[in-house]
Amino acid sequence: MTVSDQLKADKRSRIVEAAARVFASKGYAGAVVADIAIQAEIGKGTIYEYFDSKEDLFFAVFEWYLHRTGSAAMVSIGALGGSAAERLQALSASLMNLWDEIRDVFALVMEFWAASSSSQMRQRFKDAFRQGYDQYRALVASLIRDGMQRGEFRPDVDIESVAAALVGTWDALLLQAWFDSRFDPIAAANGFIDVVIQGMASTRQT
Amino acid sequence: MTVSDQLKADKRSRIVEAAARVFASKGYAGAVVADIAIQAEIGKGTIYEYFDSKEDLFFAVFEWYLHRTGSAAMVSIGALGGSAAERLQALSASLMNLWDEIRDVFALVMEFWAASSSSQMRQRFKDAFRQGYDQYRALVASLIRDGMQRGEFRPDVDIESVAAALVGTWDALLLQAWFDSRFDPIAAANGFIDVVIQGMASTRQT
Amino acid sequence: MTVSDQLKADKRSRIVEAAARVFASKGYAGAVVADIAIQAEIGKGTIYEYFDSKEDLFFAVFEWYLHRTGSAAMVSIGALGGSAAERLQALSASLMNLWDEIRDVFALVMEFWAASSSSQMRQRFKDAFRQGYDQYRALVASLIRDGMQRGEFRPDVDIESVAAALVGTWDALLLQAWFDSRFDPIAAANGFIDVVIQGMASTRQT
Amino acid sequence: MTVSDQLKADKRSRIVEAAARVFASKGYAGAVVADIAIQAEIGKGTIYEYFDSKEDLFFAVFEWYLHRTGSAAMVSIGALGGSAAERLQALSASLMNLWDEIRDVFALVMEFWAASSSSQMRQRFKDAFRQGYDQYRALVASLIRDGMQRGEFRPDVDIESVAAALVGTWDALLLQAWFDSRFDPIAAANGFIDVVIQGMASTRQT
DNA sequence: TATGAATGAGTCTTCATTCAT
DNA sequence: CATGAATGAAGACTCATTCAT
Repeated sequence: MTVSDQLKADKRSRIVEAAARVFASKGYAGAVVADIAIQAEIGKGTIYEYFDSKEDLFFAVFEWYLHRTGSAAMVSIGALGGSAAERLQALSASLMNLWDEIRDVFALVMEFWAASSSSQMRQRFKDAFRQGYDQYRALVASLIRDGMQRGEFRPDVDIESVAAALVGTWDALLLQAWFDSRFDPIAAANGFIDVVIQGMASTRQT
Repeated sequence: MTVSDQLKADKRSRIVEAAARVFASKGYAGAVVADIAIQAEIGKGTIYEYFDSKEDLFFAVFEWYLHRTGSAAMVSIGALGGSAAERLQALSASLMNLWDEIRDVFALVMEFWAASSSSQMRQRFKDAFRQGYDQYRALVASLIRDGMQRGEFRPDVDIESVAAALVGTWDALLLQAWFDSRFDPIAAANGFIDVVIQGMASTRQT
Repeated sequence: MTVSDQLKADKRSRIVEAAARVFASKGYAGAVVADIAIQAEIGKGTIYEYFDSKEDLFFAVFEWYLHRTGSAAMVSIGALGGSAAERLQALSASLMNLWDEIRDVFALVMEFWAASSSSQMRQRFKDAFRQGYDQYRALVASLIRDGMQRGEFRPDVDIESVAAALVGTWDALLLQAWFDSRFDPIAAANGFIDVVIQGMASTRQT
Repeated sequence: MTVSDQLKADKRSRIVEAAARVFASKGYAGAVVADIAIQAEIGKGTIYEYFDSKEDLFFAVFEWYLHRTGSAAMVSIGALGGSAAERLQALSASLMNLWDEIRDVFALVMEFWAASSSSQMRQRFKDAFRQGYDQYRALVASLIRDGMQRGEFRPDVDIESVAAALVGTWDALLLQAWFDSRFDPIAAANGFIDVVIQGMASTRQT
């Protein structure tokens, strides 16, 4: 049982990863299920043993992607000790450091975004994104709030706004990197996070 | 001639605007040329008198969109006097104020992003986006540089990074608004731009 | 307009007749839309300009068949003068005479019957059949009733039963002819209708 | 061995009966082998231990059906004494009385008929049907011939025609009952057989 | 012997594009 | 110029059948 379950799970992820590659390079609509099967080195029909439809598979890729990047990011946060500012910097850095790892599947993110607008899968993705952003913003907000309670940050900072904006900034820097290979999102994030921290800092900061 | 050219241009933009609506609601792949023709109240074949292909039409919609939003944004900048900080705030505000106007075609942006990854139209869109972001960043950078020269902003601010990040932030706040109708991008941008300005400000700012 | 409507109707019936041939020889499930297109000498996609689906086309064939046979049969009845017995004989004969004409599409009838049981198209066909049989039985019943009123037939004959049975008999004789090419439905119908008429006749018949 | 053979036969008929249900409700083409396996509460592969193909299984269902109904009908005949007329009436009644029992698998009959036209299984079914009808007609014919020899029926009755027609009528009355649940095949058969008997009767009948 | 995971041939259907009118 | 009927390439999906366990 366990063995076969293991096999099944293995094959499932083989398919998901193959699909991720194909969706990333051709887009959702451009991807051909048969190609995914070839990439996964299985029969075309087998895909339908694991997923109800192409759309379903795409959503599975979405979840795979969330898990993959989400866990990478989260790890770096829990581990941290220092000041709120340091932790923000660390978070920023670790997110941007994902870039190299993510680069070749970043196209997926745009496909996910697009999927949230094409009426077919709209709600499913839109809901997931909303929830994801909610969590993300909440995480950053709590980091800032923490810094505020420690006296690192000024009390009049609009926490929610800053959290939302920072989350967005990280997303968008990767997007710019996607469009321009000469653009360095890590450097940009570093330079920027310092300004933001400075902007939130209690007056007596140097 | 001029009259007929005028007619031609009119019909062309009728098609583009109809296409924008359809692409926005169905996505590029989901949009059906015949639907666009119906929306534009013309014959299906007529579209091919004005555009070589569906892809071509999509690119025309892209250009139409850039023009539409770009001009709206740019206007607000040129007109401005005041301090660099004020101008940044004004820029931020005017961009976010586009939201209500853009909302119903914002799905297009995600389609454009996605198009920049589907190998078919990839380069065309990718190039356009790179160029667009370059200009955008340059604009913001020049604003900051200006503020630096006036002594408003500290000289050690990493101009390019902040410019890139701000441009990204605005994009991404709209994205979050797209996913969550309760999210207010205007408020978030306002709260955030203040922090950023504060962060760049020469020490003696209050 | 009229010309193009004419063309359209022509093409539609070209398709229906091609479909009738293919459905008759392969059965509904075994028929391939592409084959029908080839038979009709049109492009595969063209079929979908005229019919929403294979099922729809099949139903159109059904209607075509009903019309084709129905009208042939009805004609022979209206024209008749003689006694009720003569008219029954004539009806019987004219129905059976359809056999040669119908023979090569009779397989269709069985497909229609089967369609009335496969849950997919069930109701549509079942309703049509019920209605068709209702009309048929009513027709025969009125013929018998007429004979009864003229005093040709005994008053204690169960009109509805005889009508239903006769209608069924004709159907079933063709069915037997279908299974056995040596079986002569015309002769059988002739021999039988005489017995039935005899059985309904007022006692003083010779 | 005997025990295992018994088991084997049991499982075989479990499959056949499950198949009968599924074929009856979905039609031959619409039936899915996997569904049959589920109905039979066995593994999908097991079916292929007992039957070479779906078609084979379908034919087995056909034989099962013939056996099931055939034996039921035949029984009632052999047992009879009485006059030829009485025996015809009894046969008619017993066939029609099968209706309630058959009703829910009657769809199968239409599938069998249809199968005799789809080129794939055509001959196999067609032959079986021809043979079945031959036997049936012979049975009825012998009944009539018997009555003729006893002097019950007139000598000029066309035995073969009446036999064929009667056999057909019974079939067709069930068909009409299938299409219209309000139609009572038993009543119709009763009313009709009397007329037919009357029609064959020697003149001196009351 | 029984099983069900794997397979790929086979089909319906869609839709961008063409072109005769 | 404008049109929309015709087209066929392309692709998601189904399912009978096989075969390793």
